[in-house]
Amino acid sequence: MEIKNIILQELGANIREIRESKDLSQENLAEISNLHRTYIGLIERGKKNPTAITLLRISSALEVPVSKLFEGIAYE
Amino acid sequence: MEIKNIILQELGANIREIRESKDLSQENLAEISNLHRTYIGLIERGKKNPTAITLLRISSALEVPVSKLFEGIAYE
DNA sequence: GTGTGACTTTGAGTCCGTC
DNA sequence: AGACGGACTCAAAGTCACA
Repeated sequence: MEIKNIILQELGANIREIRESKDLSQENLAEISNLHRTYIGLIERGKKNPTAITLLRISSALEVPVSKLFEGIAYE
Repeated sequence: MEIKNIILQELGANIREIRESKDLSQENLAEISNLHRTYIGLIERGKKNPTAITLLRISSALEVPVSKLFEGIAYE
């Protein structure tokens, strides 16, 4: 599934961009969202396919709507 | 995790609402989104926590942006 | 402060069926 | 057409040590 990896990389890039715009480190975000530091890294690099709940935890920690994480991403 | 179940139920209710507004059966949606028939049912009843890719497949099949699936849902 | 490989446990997602 | 169950596979969740 090539398309899947591309999407996850875009999703991760969006998350990283938002995180950096808030001047947060991966460690900071991990704390706020109650996720593990390394797991945040995996998501940002598109190595993981996070679930709805995980996405909501991240968007809540970043104080943005979930839709912001998916900005510019379409399945096809 | 009580909060988690509530969120998944809301997410599922949103999906069901959109699906019915398009006059699709769960089977129709399953076909279009390339997901299993029973799995769509589980998601709509809030029994499953779909991944980012799955959410994109559903939103694509329903021809709505992902944000529509999360309408009215906040983590806390 | 982040990347990565390895690891265990849990749950996503499929497939069979019945009501 | 949909709810629900059991059994199954493989990936997500979550953590760690080390670069």
